[in-house]
Formats: sequence, C-alpha cells, structure tokens
Amino acid sequence: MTNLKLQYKPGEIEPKWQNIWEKGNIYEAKDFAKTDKYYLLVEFPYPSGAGLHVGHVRSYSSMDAYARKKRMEKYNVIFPIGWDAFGLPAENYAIKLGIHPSITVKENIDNFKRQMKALGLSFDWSREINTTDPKYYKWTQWIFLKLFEKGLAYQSEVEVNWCPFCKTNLADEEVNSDGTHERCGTMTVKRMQKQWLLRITNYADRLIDDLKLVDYSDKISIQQKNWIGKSEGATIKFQIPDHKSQIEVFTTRPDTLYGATFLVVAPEYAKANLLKLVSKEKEELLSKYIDISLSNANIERDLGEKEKSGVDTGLKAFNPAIGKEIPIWVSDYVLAEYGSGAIMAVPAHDERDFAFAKKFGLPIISVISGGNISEVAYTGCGEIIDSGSWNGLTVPKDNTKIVFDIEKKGWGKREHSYHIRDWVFSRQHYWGEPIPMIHCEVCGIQPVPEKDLPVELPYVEKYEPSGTGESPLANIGLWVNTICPKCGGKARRETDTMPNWAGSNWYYLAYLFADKLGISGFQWFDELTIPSKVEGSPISNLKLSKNEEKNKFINIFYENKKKIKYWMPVDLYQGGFEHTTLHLLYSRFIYKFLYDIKVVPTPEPYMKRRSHGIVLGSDGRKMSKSFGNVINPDQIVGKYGADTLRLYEMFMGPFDQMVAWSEESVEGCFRFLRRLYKLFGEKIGKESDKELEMRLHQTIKKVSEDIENLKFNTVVASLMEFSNYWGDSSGLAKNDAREFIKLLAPLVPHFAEEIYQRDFAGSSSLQWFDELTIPSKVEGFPVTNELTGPQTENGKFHSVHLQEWPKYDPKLIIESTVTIAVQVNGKLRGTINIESQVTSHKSKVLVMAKENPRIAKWLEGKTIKKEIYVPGRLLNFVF
RNA sequence: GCCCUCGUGGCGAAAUUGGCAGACGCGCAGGAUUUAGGAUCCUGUCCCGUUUAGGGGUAGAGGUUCAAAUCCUCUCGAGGGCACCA
Repeated sequence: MTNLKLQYKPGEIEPKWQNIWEKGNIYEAKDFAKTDKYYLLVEFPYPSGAGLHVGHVRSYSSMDAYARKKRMEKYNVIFPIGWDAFGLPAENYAIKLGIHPSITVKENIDNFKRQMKALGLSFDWSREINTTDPKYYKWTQWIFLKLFEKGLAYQSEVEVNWCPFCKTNLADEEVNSDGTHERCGTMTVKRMQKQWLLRITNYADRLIDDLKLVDYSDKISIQQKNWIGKSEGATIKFQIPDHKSQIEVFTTRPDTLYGATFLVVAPEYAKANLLKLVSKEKEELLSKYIDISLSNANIERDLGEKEKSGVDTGLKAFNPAIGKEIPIWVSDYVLAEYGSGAIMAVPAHDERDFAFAKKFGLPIISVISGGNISEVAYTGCGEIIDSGSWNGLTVPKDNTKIVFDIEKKGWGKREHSYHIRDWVFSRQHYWGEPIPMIHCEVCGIQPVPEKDLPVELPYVEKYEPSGTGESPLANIGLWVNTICPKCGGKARRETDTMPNWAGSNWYYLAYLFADKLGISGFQWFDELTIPSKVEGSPISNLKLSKNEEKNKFINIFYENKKKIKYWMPVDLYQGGFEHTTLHLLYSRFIYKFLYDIKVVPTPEPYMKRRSHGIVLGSDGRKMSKSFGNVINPDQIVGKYGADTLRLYEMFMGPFDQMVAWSEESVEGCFRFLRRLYKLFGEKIGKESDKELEMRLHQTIKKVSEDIENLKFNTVVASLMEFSNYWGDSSGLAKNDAREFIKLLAPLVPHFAEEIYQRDFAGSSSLQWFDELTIPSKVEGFPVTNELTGPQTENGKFHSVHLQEWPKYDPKLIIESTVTIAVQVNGKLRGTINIESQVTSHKSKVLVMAKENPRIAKWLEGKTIKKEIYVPGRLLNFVF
C-alpha cells in the first residue's frame, strides 16, 4: 500500500511552491502600508565564481525564517537582496579567466540567484540592486561629490599600503596585522602616493557616542570603539629656545610631565621639521637614520617590539614643568601618523621610553610612587612625587585637576587622539566606480557636474593593473581626455576608482527606491553586448528616463524622501563579524554624512546589528578548495531538499557561533521532516490529547520567543520535541495541527505550504493581508490550471506564509502538575509532584515534602534551620 | 603585550539567566522487521557502584551563596580583534 500522503518528496514539492510564490509576488514589501514596517537587512553578497557558500545559506535561511515570522505577525516586512559586485576579487577572477568582469559578474549573479531561489528565500526580488550598474553607481558617485563639496573628500600625498600582487593601494582595514593583504595574503609594502581620502576622523566622536543609540552585540560595539581608539590626554608645547621653534606632543599621561627627561620625534617628523635646525655634523647622521628607517618599508617597524634605535639631534627642548632643557632624539618607535608624531619620553613610567633610555643612557626620573624603576618602568597608578605643586595628588583619580593646571599655566591643553585614520578611498584598478573628478591644467581639481553623472566605466581591452601605481583607465585617451567643467579648457579625468566598499555604503537606501533607479531586472546586463567595443566607450547603453531630460538633474534621494522616511532605519542588520571595522563602520560614517546633508532622517542606519558564526568544514578547518572540504549547497538541496538544508543550518549550533559541518546531522534533519510528514498524514484526530494541547501552546511560546532572539537551534529542538510528543499521543486535532504547521512555516516553507494547502487551507479564513491598504497584487491571486496542488478558495490561493502567526493561550501552557525538586542542605534528595494550584502555598508543599519517605529519611532527627522555597521549582531544607 | 569571547558526554549542543546539569539531534549498543544490505520502529546511552542504596561530575584551584555550568579571584587552554597608539 502506498499512501502518497505519507511520502515526503522535497524534490517535487519545492520547485512547485517556489514557482507559485514567485507568480503571486507574496513577498513584496509595500511602500507606505499602514501596518508597522520592519526592515530586515542581510549583507548583500559579492557574487563570486564559487557560488553560494553554505555560510551564506546559514545567514540567509535564518533571516528568511525571521522575515517570514514577522510577516505572519502582520509586519510590513522589507527583506531585500542585491549584488555587491565591484572590487578586486571580481577583477582578479575575470583576469584569470580572460573574460571581461562585466560578463563574469553577470554569470555569477545568475548562478547565485538560481541558488537563492532554490532555497526558497523570501527576498523581494522586485527591489534587486547591483552596485556595478551605472544607474546605481551614479549615486555612489554623487555621494562622493557631496563629500568633496563639504570638504570631506580630499587628495593628499600619503603613505599607503601597496599590494605588489594585486598592484593596488589598500585601506588600513584591508591589511592584516602581519602586514599581508587580507584578500590575497601577499605582504604589503608602504609607499607614498597621491590618494583620495575621506575624513572619517571628523566623525570619530559621533561614531563612538552614537553607539548608545543602537543595539549592537557587545562584541561589535567594543570592536568598533577599539578600532576608533579614542584616548584622552593633553598636548604639551616644548619650546626649542635656540631656534625659536617648538614641538607639540600628545600624551595620555600629562601627570608624568615632571618625569619627561627627553623628547622623541618620528623620522618623518624630523625630516620635515628638524633637519633644517640641526648642526652640520648632526645633519648627515640624522639624514642617514631617517633614510634607513623610511626605506625599511616599515614592515619591521610595524611588527611588534624590536631593538630600539635612534639618534640624538643635538637639539634641546624646554620642559616647562621642571624648567630645564631636555634633549630631542629621533627614533622610529615613534609613529608619524599618531598624535603629532612627537612624544615626551617618560622612561620611569613607560616601557618603550624605559627601553630607549636604558639603551642610550638617558636619565630616568620617577614621579609616581609605587614601582621599582631600577628594574622596569612603572605604569601603574599611585601618588605623584617630586612634581612641584602636584605632589600628593594621585593618578588616575586627579588627572582632570592636573590637566586643568597645565591649561592654567599655559603649558598645553586637554586633547583627544584617535587610532582611526582617514579612509584611503582610491584604488588603481579598473573594476570600480570611477571617481568623478577632473584635473584641469588651469583650474586644478574640479568635480564632475552633477548633471553629467554617472561617469561611466569605459570599455577596455586590457584591464590588468599597470603596476605603475596608475589605474588601467589612465591609458584610455578617449576616456581620460576631457574638458574642464569650469573653464572649458583641456583636462584629464581622475583615473583612480573607488574601493569595493563604496557601493555598500548606501545600498540599503537603494532598495527603497530601486524601481526609480531603473535597474531591477538587469536591464543593463541584458543590453550588455558591448556594442561598439571601442576602447573608451561606455559599456552600458544607459538611457535617460523620460522625465530625466538633459541638464535637468533629479536627485533620487530627495525625490524619494518619503519612502526613505517610511522604511528607515533598518530594524535588524545581520552580517559577518569580519565587517565590523570595515563595511559596518564605513557605512555608518557615510550614513551620518547623509544625515548631515539631510538626505536621511535618522542619525544611525541600523537599529540592531547581529552577526553569525562561520560554517567550517567537517574537519573543523575553514572551508577551502585546497583542503577539499567545501560543501556545495546545490548538492545538499539535490539530495535532501532545501527545507532540510535550511533546517540543519539553523539547528547546527548557536547562530553567532562557528560550527563545523556534519553530513550525519543533515540526515537527522531529513529524517525528522520525513517522520513529521507522515505524522501530518496519519495522526490528525477530532480532538487533541489534553497533554499534547498543552505542549503545543508551550511550543508556540518557545518558538515565538526564540525566533525573536535569533536562537534558531532551540527553535528546531522544540519543534522536534513537540513532534516526539505528538508521535506518542493519541492524536492532534485538525485546528491544532494547523497552528503547528504555521510554526513550521518560517523554517521549512515548502514543507509547510504543501501540507497547509493540502489539508488546511480550505477551512481557513484568516487572511491578514486583506487589512493592508496598499496592495492589489498580493491579495489572494488566481491560480492557473497549469499549477496543480494548491487548494483554492473561490479560485484564490492563500499562502500559509501570509497566515496569522499562532498565539499561545496563557491558561493552556500551565502544567496541571508540577515537579518540585527537594534538596536537603543543597543536595537533591528527591522530587515531589504537586497540583499546580498548590505551588503558591508554601506550607502545603512543605508538608508534602516532609511526608515523602525518600526525603523524610534525610530529615530524621535534624533541626531544620531554614526552609527555602522557590515556588513551582524547588525546596531546600537547611540545617 | 592589551581588549573581547569561549571552555559542559564519544560529537553538535541545551539549561526558564543563580534553582532537578546533559533537552533536542548525531553517534554507539541491544532488540523488532527484512532472504540480505539499506530504510524504518522500539529500548538503552555522563562516570563509579553487577542491581539497589549511594557517591562523583560543567578545563583546574579557591571564594561568595541555603543553592553556582551561570557571580568573583587566580591558573591553564582555544578562538577573534588590536598591536612600539605615547
């Protein structure tokens, strides 16, 4: 006997429902709907050639479950997706294959999209965006123009991290702590080059302070704070009497000023400011030292402790506190980029200064009591000594008093310093947004006028990096040579492009008006035949929309202000830990800028941020081709179905923790679904087992709460637990089974839809979306004949995913009897079962416990000192 | 070196946030079914104690508490971030 109702066939039901959902547009977010909005954002992927990683699947299917539950709770949910397709990897991949990046990117996107659809993810595909579309990056460029206009984008000759393999400059954030490039692992070198920078440092305080406004997990906000690295301290001026010059230093320990026995400046500082002051014989020595330390590529210098080196400049500075002159030295242990590039050395109370003083025989004077400075620097707290009027003060308690005194005496002033530096925003690569700037021979740097945006990336035959430090775009005369927007004279375009982080700065806004960008559905790529293939021609056939006449610039942000106001801020943003000090920080900065220029309505873009743990290979190592431990989600979907994969990835472990892949556990999840499928076919009764009904309501409570807290692993566990009870019971009433299938819907959407449509849809009358004011498409839609399966109501199909989320009955979750643990002196000696009404009567519970022979035995002949009762839970006799 | 997170069965883990440690799943063992394999179903599964009574147990050592996986101190170990940041 084969009963079809008992056989779970994911391969058949999954494509069927994916198809029907897509036709029904049931996941479309509705602008301005009256129900509460919920903006759920997952980081949009970079579409790599490797296809979707099971790590993506973990994040996306968990958030998909969250989105589905929120929809069922009547929120107007926006759950969009797009492609972050610019950047080095896309370019390197294209170079490797010898195919133009625009083509490989399109292929990769198609593959990603196919995989996502096969997982049944409920993205609103009508809002799909792509950062490499000129219609999109027009606005990435516009933001740059605004930054330039407000003085936040500037060009400067700076020391940059150069990757010899990728042949480009990198941001500090892209370089690992060992000096290697985070993408390719090549050791980077430092070199000087003219670069575009963004003044993220102007926002440092706000980026720290506004963390108070948002709910980020501790790990994330601490890491951001540390990265910005704000230190409180003071700047102190040291005069150089012989030369009527001065050196300003930053210190976090102004309290040790009396112990400052010499100054040290960075080689860069010395080169710029001191070389001209020193005596002839010192000059040669000094130049030599400076040259060596600067040419050292700074790798050694950046890497931890090495033997201190330095040169005495022969110059003297006046320490205003002790009223004496102290020597000025140069050493590469002082960093040019931090503070002012010069420090006051207090060897008694700083380990580095101590090592330096020991090596060169400089005086070490203790001004804080507590340590033994003959051995090692004392960096702890204590009482100030030998420091004039500060004697007797203690640090760090009296630090503000000291700084106040320093200000009063005119020695210096209170100051902050930051670890974070300005963001190096140019790359010498082809595959990125061109920086919309023009260099005029006469007028200098000129921004491209807004109406001329976008500056389109031209078609190029050779997009390999040149290695000269210039972008490949520099060789395309047709594109580079232009006229100055100001004087009309000869000019050249900026040939650097933006880093791959540029497009993701504002993508969550682009979703809100993707239709207005005119980019959804790959219009650009469909036209991508690269018609002329003329070097320097734009690769898109970008057409201006009808209302976008030439010379008339319509600002998309202002045009869509209402939508932005309706949807922003993002309610929950989910993504990887690895972006904490990169994308997450960058996009907060840019969003704050947009707030300042009144494009967005709130100071912070993301109200809540959570990160997921990575998925490791079954050997516990990072998944990688070279280890041969990569799991392809397609194979798992093919073997067990998308619902099994989704369920497993939620069940595998705590969402924020990394977990190793286990195929056996995947199988366990598949078995669970198969058993459950049978239960729905077999064990539906007229009436629910009373006990089971209680379990159901407990499960509703647990599942609702745990999804909200992103504890997906215990959600799955409690669903399994209920299923086990169900299997052992006499049966579940149809009404209760309908509630249970709704609980399953967010996690295993195809499975739930199949059973819901088969067994429950006809009798349902709750269609919450009828209450929405906006939609016309979304209300039950006609089901055509070609679609078999769904039961219909008046010819309309109502998805389980738009049913109302189950509510538990607080009366039904109370167990009729409760087990109380009974302890004697804190040790468990037995348990008693009591009616739940009795739990609030301590005296009755005490009597019952004492009557219990297993417990009585332990109490015999003892005088009870204390009886601690935790209602409904535990009783402890103490003697 | 500094900052953060974590350490619970053979494995992934759970524990109402201080209240019966090990839910749920995997694996394993025994049984049923099967010509056999697979699949499925039932039973068991922290350790010592043959069973019971009991004892021990959440990396280790202390502490707070009637009560600690959970809080505090130290030690060890793993992971992540920063790193000559004055």
